[in-house]
Amino acid sequence: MNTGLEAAIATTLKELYGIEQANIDLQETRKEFEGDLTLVVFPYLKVSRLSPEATAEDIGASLMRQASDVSAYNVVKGFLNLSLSDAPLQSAMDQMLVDPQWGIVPLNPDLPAAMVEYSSPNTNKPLHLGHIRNNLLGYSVSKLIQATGKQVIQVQIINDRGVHICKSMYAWKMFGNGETPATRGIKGDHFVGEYYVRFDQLLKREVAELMAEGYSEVDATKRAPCMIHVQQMLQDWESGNPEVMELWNTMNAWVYEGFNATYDRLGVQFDKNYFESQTYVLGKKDIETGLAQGIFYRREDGSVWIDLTDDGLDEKLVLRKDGTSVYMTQDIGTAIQRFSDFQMDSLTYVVGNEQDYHFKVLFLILQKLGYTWASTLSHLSYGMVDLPSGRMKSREGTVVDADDLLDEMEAGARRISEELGKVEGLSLEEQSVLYRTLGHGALKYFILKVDPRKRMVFNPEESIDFNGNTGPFLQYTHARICSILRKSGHAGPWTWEDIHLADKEKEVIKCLSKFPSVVQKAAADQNPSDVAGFLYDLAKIYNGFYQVHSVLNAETPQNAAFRIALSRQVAGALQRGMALLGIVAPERM
RNA sequence: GGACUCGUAGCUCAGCUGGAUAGAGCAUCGCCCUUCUAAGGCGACGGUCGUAGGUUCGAAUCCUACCGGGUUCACCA
Repeated sequence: MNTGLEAAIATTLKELYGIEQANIDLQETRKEFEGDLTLVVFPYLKVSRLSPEATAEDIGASLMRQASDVSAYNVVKGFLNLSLSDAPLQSAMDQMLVDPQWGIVPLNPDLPAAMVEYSSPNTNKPLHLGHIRNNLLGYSVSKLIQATGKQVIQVQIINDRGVHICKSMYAWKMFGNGETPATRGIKGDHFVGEYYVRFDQLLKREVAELMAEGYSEVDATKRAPCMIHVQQMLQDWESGNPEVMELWNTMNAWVYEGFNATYDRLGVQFDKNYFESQTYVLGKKDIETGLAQGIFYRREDGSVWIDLTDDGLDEKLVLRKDGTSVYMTQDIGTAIQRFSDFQMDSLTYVVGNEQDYHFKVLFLILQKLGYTWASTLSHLSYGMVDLPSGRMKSREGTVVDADDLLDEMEAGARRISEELGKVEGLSLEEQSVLYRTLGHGALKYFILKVDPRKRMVFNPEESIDFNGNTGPFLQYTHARICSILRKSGHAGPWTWEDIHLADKEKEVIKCLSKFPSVVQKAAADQNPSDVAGFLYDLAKIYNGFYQVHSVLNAETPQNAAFRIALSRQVAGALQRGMALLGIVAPERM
């Protein structure tokens, strides 16, 4: 909205002081001062050889002559406050009115696609609050990238093999007596998770017994009968033992059914699943290639390493001495696989910040291997969700289960809606849709409004709020506008000649006009919290307007028509913005 | 110990490419529904921006040191 103004300022600075490449610090005027935009003039004092006030005065007077958008100015110390005429606001609004998807760049099939990996669950236990943050971030970042016109391929990698998986398999074999999620009447992921816990309890007992016989804890763990069975099971799995494979398939299928139910509730979906049982063999030949190129080196014992000490990192193992692969090997292979599977120009990993080092190393290795796309890899490193007491610990039973939390959110939405008497006239079906919309909206906003990179605290004792800076606040603002629009009937025509913009109206347009740039910046920074913050500001400013100006009973019919149009734009921006966060904007609540 | 990261109101968070008197929400205490949905609006209360230096006309923001939290440095994934 101020690009023309910046050009005018540059011209002025050149004329007055001969500054060629001026650094223009133009910011929004703080609300305690008169004006819309403020130019900080301190940087020009050395050239102007005048006091801050005199310099600001000169620039202001010159701008009044040259820039038609500037209607007035005042000077406070070294700050030149400029008041804008209505023209830039009017043209900003004109732009929104002609574009129903204003703020979102439509899909451009000519642009290369982007890939986003997120979720990445283990198939031995259900999803928890940490996965929820991961899923919401991955989904939202995907939507943000789509809002730049790119196609997005959403993928997850499922950790479906390994010792931890065999543990729940072994426990089920021992204690299951053939029961299934169906016979127990619980979700498959929870069902399998219970057996994982059962195994842990069994292991603890066996370790305790062995330690009583004098073994150290490490030795006891190695010698525990159940661990020996599990190691054997893993070997049987790797050699394709039919019985083990069948059990593995059966139990994983239970888990997937459970995961899919949770994904459905969260509204996330994936275009392709990568399974570790398939990808864990990848990467070995790439290590061989790199070995030939001298990027890796082989030690005497046969293991293969890369020396990253020149890059300030350590030496890293990429292949064990027995030739089997490690986590890094797989990730190298999987990345290469993905770029051959799909035409894409970037790959974003949504993974917790505990793995910062891993990804630093991974990206560096891929770069050294000479892949040009290595520079487009990024790690959206998000902070853990902590409890007030610290980290969630499954052993202490403090993990917040994803399904339980969603249930609680829906129940909370129900309780509040009923208390406020908002459900009259809604069918049971409509009610349950509403509770889901509001409960999930509250949870999603609660998580996404926080800077992803920072760790955040969640207190399960205090339920997530529905008042103040919350999802339901945005939803409420949207619903209230929809109510107005339903009652507005056929608004007549209006033109700018009919309208004298009130301050509150200017504020709304000013805020609204930032929407497209906020979305683009949030996409570039992979930061949904920017969108959340914007939506909150917008809703707050609109509510301030709503409080003092009547839309439907405006002073003139033209004014009413204008305010209806303005309200519709706000509702549209709220709806599209919330959609970027995976939040549904209800039409009534 | 090395590396990375965080420290802002009682609590949860904004602000960080340097700019004016550091902002929200929750909580606490008031006020506003015969007018478009009060899940709303307005006000009060609440801060030596971890500490100490430095750079600068100007520092919550940049630099250094220290203090305090977290993560990570596996032939686990």
